[in-house]
Parts: sequence; C-alpha cells; structure tokens
Amino acid sequence: MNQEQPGPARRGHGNRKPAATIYDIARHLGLSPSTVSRALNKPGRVNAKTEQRIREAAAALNYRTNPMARALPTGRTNTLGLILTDITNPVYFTLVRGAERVAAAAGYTLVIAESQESGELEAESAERLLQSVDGLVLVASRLDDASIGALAERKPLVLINRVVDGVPGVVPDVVPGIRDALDHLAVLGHTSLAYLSGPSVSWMSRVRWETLLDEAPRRGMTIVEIGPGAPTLDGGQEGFRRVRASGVSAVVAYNDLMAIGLLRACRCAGVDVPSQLSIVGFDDIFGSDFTSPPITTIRTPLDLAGEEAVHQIVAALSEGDVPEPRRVSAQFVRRESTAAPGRPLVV
Amino acid sequence: MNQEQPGPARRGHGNRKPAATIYDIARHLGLSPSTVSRALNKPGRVNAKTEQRIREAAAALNYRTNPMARALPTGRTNTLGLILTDITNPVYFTLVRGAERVAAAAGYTLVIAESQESGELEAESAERLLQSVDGLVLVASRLDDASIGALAERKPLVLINRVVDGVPGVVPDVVPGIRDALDHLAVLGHTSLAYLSGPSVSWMSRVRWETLLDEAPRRGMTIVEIGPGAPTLDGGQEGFRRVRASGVSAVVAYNDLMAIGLLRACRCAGVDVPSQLSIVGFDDIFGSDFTSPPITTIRTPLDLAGEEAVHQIVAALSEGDVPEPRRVSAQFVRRESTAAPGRPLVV
DNA sequence: GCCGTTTTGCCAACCGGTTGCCATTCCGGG
DNA sequence: CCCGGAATGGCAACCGGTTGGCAAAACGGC
Repeated sequence: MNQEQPGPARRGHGNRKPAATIYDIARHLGLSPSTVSRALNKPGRVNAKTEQRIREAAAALNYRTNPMARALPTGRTNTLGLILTDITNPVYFTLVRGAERVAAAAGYTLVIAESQESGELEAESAERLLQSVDGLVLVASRLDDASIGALAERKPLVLINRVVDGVPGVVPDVVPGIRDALDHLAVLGHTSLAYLSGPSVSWMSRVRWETLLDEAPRRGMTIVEIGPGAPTLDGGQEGFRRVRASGVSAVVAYNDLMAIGLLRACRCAGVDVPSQLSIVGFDDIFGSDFTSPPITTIRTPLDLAGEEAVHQIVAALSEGDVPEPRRVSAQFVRRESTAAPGRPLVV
Repeated sequence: MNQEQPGPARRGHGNRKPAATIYDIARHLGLSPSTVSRALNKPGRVNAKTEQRIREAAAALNYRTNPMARALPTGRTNTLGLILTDITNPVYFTLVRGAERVAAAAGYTLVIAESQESGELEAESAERLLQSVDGLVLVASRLDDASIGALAERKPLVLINRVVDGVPGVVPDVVPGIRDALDHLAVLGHTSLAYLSGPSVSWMSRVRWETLLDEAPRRGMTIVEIGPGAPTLDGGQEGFRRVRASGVSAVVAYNDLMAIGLLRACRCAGVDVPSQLSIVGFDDIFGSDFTSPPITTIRTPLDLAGEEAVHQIVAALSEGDVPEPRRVSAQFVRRESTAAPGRPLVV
C-alpha cells in the first residue's frame, strides 16, 4: 500500500535513499544489532555460521559502517589531520603524497588543511580539525611554541620542519646538504655569499640561516642575510635588487621557489646565471630541474618526512611506544645554476 | 577527596583531558543541555540574558561542538570530498586551492583523496568518503558513467573535466583555446601535426583529440594521434621516438607535463625546440613558463572550475535551486616553444 | 542425568549533540 | 482579576554505532 514509502523523514537533501544500518541487517535476520556489530568487528565473538549470514546480508544491503556513529562512543575517527602553510607550494606535493600513502596503509583518512602562512588561520584550522581527528601533523607551523604545546596535550601531534621541546617532530638535517653546497661554492672560488631568507616566522628559515652563518666563515667566505621575504616566486623576484646591490657572487635562497623567482629577475635584468651570479635553492621541488639553467639545490626529502610523521602518529595511536624516529637528511644536488664567479655583478 | 579524578574512563590515548560538552556547560549553569544547544545555535530561541551566560561559560570552558555528535542526528557533516587522480599533478594545485577557498567560505571542510589514476581505488575512496561527507567533487573521474550515476544518487555530486548525462559537471570549454592555438600554428606555416594523447580512460583527452580532429583539417593541416600515454613527464618522454618518426613539425600534447617531458627528450636527443619541432601543451601548470623555452600552452582555468564545482554543491545543499553554471573556457597562451617550422625533423 | 564451563546472543547504557512537544512563566488587554 | 498568547526552558526520543554484563543454550565429562 505504501508504494510511496512514507517511512521516516528522509535525511539529507533531495530524495536519496538512506544508507543501510546494522539495525536493518539485524531486523532482516531476526538478530540483535549488537550481534551484528560484533560479527562485523570482533572476529570469533559470534558463531561462524551467524557471522557468515550477517556478512552476506551486509553485502546484499551494501552496508557501510557510519564513521560518525562509530566515532561517537569510541572516540576514534580513523582520520588524521595535516596542516600546511600553502597547498600550492610544490615542496609539499611529495610530503602530502608520502603522508597519504602511509595513512591509507594504516587505515586512516587524511584531511588536509591550509593555513595560508597565517598563524591565526592555522590556529583556527587546528582547533576545528582537532575535534574530528585522531592525530595532527603540522608542517612548518607558524604557531608559537606554547600554542603547539597546548595542542599536543589534546591529541597526538607531530611536527614537520619545526622543533618544539617535548613535542615529537621530524625535521630533515640540513647540515650535510649545506656543507656540501658550501664546499662546492668554495671550490668554485666564491668568497662572498648572501642568504635570501624566507618569512621571519619560519623556524626552518632561521635554521638554514644559522647553519650557513656557522659554516660559511669556516670556509673563508663572507655571508649576509637578505630578507625576510615571502617564500614564493614573487618573494625571490623582489629580493633581486638587494642581492644585486650587495655585490655578492653567490646566493643561497630559502627555497627553490625564491631561487627561481630570483633567476627570473636576473634574466629580466640581463644578469647571466651562473656566470654573473650563482644561485642555490632548497628543497628540489618539481620544476627546479627544468628551469634554464636548472637550479642547483639542497634537496630535503619531505616525502620521507611525511611518511615518518604519519608513522609516528599511527604508532602513538596504536601502542604508545616510541618508534625510534628515522633520521632524514638533506642532500646537495648539483645542477647548472652555479659556476665560478666571472665578472663582478656590479659593473 | 577524589583529587585523582577517578571519573569515567578517559577517551583516546595517553591521559589527555576530555573536551567540554554541552552537558558540562549545562551542569555548570544549572540548565538543561537542550537549552545550551539552542542558545548556541538558534539565535533568539532562548532569553538573551541566558544566552549570554551560556556563551560566557562556553568560552570559559573552551567548548567546541563535537562535529560527529552533531552529524549523527542531523545527517550534515559540513564536509565536502574532493577526489582527484594525482595530488602531485601540478594541474590540480589551483583547482584544490579554489575549491578549498569556496568550501571554507561556506563553512565546509574539504577532504582530499587521491585515486592514483585507478578506477578501483577511486571507487573505494568514493565509497569511504561518501559516508562522512555532504557532497563530492570528482575530478577527471576514471569511473564509468553508471558508477558515477549511482554515486550521484546517494549524495550531491559534481564532476570536473568529465561529462555524464544527468550529473552536474563543470568542464572548461577547450574549443576557443584550441582554435587559437591551431590558428597560431597555421600562421606559422605548420601543415602536419600530432596529438600526443593521454590515458585512454581520460574523457578529457578524448575531447581534446576530437576537437583537434575537427579543427585541424579545416585549416589545411594533417593531424595524427600518438598514444595513449601516461599524463606525466615520463609519458611525454616516451612519446618522443614516435613523434620523431611521424615526421610532423608540431605537436600538441595532452597536458603540460607531457609537453615538458617531450621537450626534455628533444633536448637530450639534440632536437631544437622550437626551430625543429613546435610543442603546445595544455593547462598552463606551475613551471610551464620557466622551462627553456617556455611552453606555449592552452590554459584551462581549473581554479575557477574548482570554485564553481564547490559553489554548485553548496547551492544544492542549501536550497536545491540550479545556480546557473558559470561558463569557463580555455585560453591560448603564446610562449616560445612554437615557431615557424625550419629544417624537417627527420633529416 | 547432573553439573560446570564455554559459547552465543541480547539488553541496556552510553557517546554528544538536536528537536518536537509540553509545562511553566510572564505579559498585556479587557 | 481573568484570560490568551508569547516567551522560555526542560523532558525525552533519536541518530547509529559499541560494549559490559548477563542469561540462555550448548557442550562435555563423569
């Protein structure tokens, strides 16, 4: 008679049919919902024969467990959050990919959010995500140490490219890469360098600068910091005038994006790279090997960092043991944007 | 006495303090949870004075509404899903960014999943996401029409770069861009073209090919299809031998990635671009303007497509009216990988 | 046939919100 | 002073799972 299926009020919009629940299966089979739940999740808890019937009914009804309904009593969402400063920054491609793979393998869904380089937006995203997530990965966080500590107290949290006392983090060791890069520049005959620095709130930019500041003088080279600037093509381009004015023969940029931006500005201004200015980038992003000339860079293996961070969270979530963080370190990649200094830049 | 807070079992791992609930606020104020709920969500439903007290208590306890608990009775998660073939493909950067911005503006969280060019994985992701999401955006879906139709019946769904009858979709109109590109090549004097095609399951690749097949002869040019190939640098590189063997003077690649791959292969083989071979790409991805030479390409405004798709879903979710899809069309971008044909490619 | 143990399934409470409906209070008007 | 209606807050059911505890059933040994 009720060919129109008057039934209970439809959920959602339009007239879509509601998803099957364990109650549907139970009713169908004359069992209790709790039995269905156990059959599906506690292997061996119910009779094998019954379990088989339940599984078949579930398949027939195309049943999927409702993640929210499960999360409510268990407190586990099987979801991990990843917050980064800028989705469109190529540095993070491989990081996201690595994190995604490991998360998926461990049965977690990864939710990606973007803070657009703003600490405020980041705090907001973190706050929102924290509710619906089992753990959080913060990449190059712009938050202050205290805020990060507070977040870490609420849910398992791992940092990437940032170190905060008492909070687990994975950060590639830049020292080997920087040493090799400086050796390379020294051998070529460079004696005056500049560091084109990134955002002032970037912990990573400071680390790179401090390392350069430490290592350059040991090789008899002078070094100055130029910046801070936005970690983008534009940021690099904007640094050009100051680089030129500084009279240095080689520049290490905070990242490849800035290096490429600087490279462009040089080309526009008729400054030849590498004969008039050597440029070294950071990260080895997609695209840095098909600029002209290809960018010499210091590769930070962020795919590994992404994998490792998620590994740590998953481990913290399952047992609580310390899984001995794998060490990842940066690696110098020689390409063609560096050469022996020729004519001085300022004529 | 209970200075150790024996209380109910802690949720989650470690000894993190549980989040405040509306019950905490209610108890604190001697009110009912339902009053708290209404005070926070139904403006005007409770006495302004009471509402004020509740808001203050909520702030003091740092209360955040639990999204899962809310989603359960309402069926609304305030989450949108976005499934694409390959996160690391630069084409999608701006698309993701655009979608994210619109989603955030409308109060939705965007969950991004990757299908790795596999229809099976895509189906699985879609199935999993569908439970916890209010709507879904499928980018360049590898699923067959029937599966897509089935998904669309369960939740609001919008396609990007794919057309399926009865399912809303946004796909940039490539015709204007292709016409301009062909005009450009014709004026330069090219008479024989090749299309380096993408994956055979890519609807978009077929559309581009059909359009070329239609338009090239009208301009007195011959055209052949070479492929299919992977839509990656490698895919482009692998097409090189066949392009060379075909003897054409200009190639239109399925996308910029393949164009760049082909460009590299040319350089390796000592074939000069553009004097010996003209190359046109698609999409205008990050990086296509700093290759050497910069790639002439047909830009598909995927940021707009991403925005538009999310707009449509949000509209479907809020009212159900048809928001008159905004038309987005591809645009020819002339750079330096195209020139008049010089010496024939095969000597 | 009896008893103890194990297996198997169900009851009911709970997670943290939302919401229909009802009871009470408050208000002004007649 | 009485009445009707609006304003306000509470009760209880519900969303769809999970889980501790228990009772019934099955089983096995003597």
